[in-house]
Amino acid sequence: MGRERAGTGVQVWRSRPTMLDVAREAGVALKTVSRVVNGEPGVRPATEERVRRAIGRLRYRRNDLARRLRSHAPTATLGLVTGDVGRPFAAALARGVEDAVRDLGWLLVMGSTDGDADRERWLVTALIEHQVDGLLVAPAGPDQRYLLPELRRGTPAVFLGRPAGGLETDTVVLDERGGARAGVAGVLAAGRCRLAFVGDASADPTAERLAGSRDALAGAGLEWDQDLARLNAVGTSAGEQAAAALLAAAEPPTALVALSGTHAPGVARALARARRQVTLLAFDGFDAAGWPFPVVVVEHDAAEMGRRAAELLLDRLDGSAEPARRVTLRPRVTWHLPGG
Amino acid sequence: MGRERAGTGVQVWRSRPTMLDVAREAGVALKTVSRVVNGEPGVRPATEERVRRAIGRLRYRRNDLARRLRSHAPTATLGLVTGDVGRPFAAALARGVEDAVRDLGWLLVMGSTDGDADRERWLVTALIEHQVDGLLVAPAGPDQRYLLPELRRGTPAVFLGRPAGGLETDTVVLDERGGARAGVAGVLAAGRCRLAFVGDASADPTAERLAGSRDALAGAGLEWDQDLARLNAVGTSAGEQAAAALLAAAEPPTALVALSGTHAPGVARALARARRQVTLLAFDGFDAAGWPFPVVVVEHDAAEMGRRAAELLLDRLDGSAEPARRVTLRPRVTWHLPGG
DNA sequence: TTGTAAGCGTTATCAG
DNA sequence: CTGATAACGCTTACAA
Repeated sequence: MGRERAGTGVQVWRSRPTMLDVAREAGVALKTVSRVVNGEPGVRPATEERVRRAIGRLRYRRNDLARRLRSHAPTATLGLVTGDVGRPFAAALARGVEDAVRDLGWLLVMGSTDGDADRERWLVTALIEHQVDGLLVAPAGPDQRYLLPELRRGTPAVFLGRPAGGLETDTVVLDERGGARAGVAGVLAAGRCRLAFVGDASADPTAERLAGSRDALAGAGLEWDQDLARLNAVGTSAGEQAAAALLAAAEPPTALVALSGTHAPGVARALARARRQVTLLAFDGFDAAGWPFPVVVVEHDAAEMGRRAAELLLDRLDGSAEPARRVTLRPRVTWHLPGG
Repeated sequence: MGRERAGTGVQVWRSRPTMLDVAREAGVALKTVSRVVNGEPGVRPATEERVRRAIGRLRYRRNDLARRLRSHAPTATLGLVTGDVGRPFAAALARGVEDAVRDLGWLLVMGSTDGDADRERWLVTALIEHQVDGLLVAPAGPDQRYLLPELRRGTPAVFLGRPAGGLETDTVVLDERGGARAGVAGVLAAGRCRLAFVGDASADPTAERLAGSRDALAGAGLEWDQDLARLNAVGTSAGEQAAAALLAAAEPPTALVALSGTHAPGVARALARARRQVTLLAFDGFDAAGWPFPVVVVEHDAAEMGRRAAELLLDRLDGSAEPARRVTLRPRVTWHLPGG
């Protein structure tokens, strides 16, 4: 059964051979094949050898579907839902998750939401139907209560970036406020006291970064100067224009803070064109190499985020029943000096 | 069955409810539940309603494993094996694959080889045991004949970056030689005739890029000048030093070609420090923004690569039996002028 | 319109 | 040590 010849004379299998095929080929019972395949004890070496030969001849491969259906074994897969797998941050995050489960022999199933709450829900549902053992979700929508029954049934979920809406789950978040605070404090400590800010106050982590910046300013005894803030720049080139205007002022800033990844390249370009030794403070994902002025980058380690999240998930799969935990990741502050 | 109470009084399911549970809850036969779940016709609206209510009460979710085991339905998953999911090129590629199968409702299972042939084989085997419907593989090892039985059994594979060793399969490759030819020809056309090369001849696509460069030089009637080539620079800083040396020569080049992504940042730094209006030609993955000299980037569209590969795979899954096809992707040449 | 029975390929149970 | 038989949760085929 399962084998036939194609017209060309090349042997082709219609369907994969099963344990029963192997058992017949080897002249043993099905269960003996199962024992050999799973490395269970209690098979005479000679018998095992016969079975192995039959497996080789038939090129048998165990059907995981059937195995898991019967044994209730975990699928050894984790589901990862992020905004866009193609973005470097998400990619590094995925890599971190992979590293965390690699030695266990687990695999990663992934999907992108593109910020669409419906797609998020579709993905999560599809992953659950695929029987993933756990979920890592960077939420797109505001409400994740649809996950509640799954959580209760024992499929754990860890949230990334921000907590689940309406749900108590383990969460790994980035400390945007603390990062901005540290970055700005560093710039101030380096003697640059006149800081200007470019960003879009309506975009997501901007408010936190602004708050952190003000913390640092206050800590240094400095006042917030509204004239040095351009917080309604939408898009990269708007950021560039805002930065250029700030630099052209009578009392130009000694440091510029680009509050988002969208604005940073524009601000940097404005600075490069102005040929001014003004320090640039930028956040995640800014390529600091090669600029002719000092650049301070505040960035999170995406791979670590993935690793930590995976560890929380594995801990739940090990049966941990603690209350929902929150891990806050502190960013790294790096200085890049021109010509360095 | 399957339900019990935890100590806290919160209702918890030990195992997921099955169609049988739903059938009992609704007072119908199991098959009727199956009909409702799968949208099969021939169920009276009132009955369907009863079943739906039971499904809602029990929060029933169909077990895909069991369904596919019995029906031999495809798993609606593709396996993707690349060198490192965390690298931007691989990430964009994954995104391209996702886009190609998204409307079909398919998912992506991924793994990184880190260039290790054993890991590649382990991943491919694991993916096959997970019953993925098709494989996309950027090969790490030199020999993929181990895949032959799977291909014969009807799990198609498409190779990425280079063809499978010892196997005839569909393949999507990048035209490194043509890309270099086009890039160098562009630089020459812009009037820069003295080109220097920095790279590591033993690294992978360097030979092809070098060949393309020589094509372009020959096409313009120029001779290859060995004095302008530094082809044994290992690592970024070695590239930086080599570039600095070239720029310090008596007759410095008017354009510098960084033959790999490793070398490009170093060469760019050397150029920036030399404050010279020398054109830089770089390849995939170089961030061209902000440099104070002209940058030409020759780059492939990773997402398109993924999309094309996925299309080839889907075509095979539709039953196509043509001989192995090869798709060659032409790169894009982009100019970035300083202050632009 | 609804239900019954068999079976997918494996593992679990228990008997020889 | 080895094997028969039931069961996993579902779909297929067929009956009522």
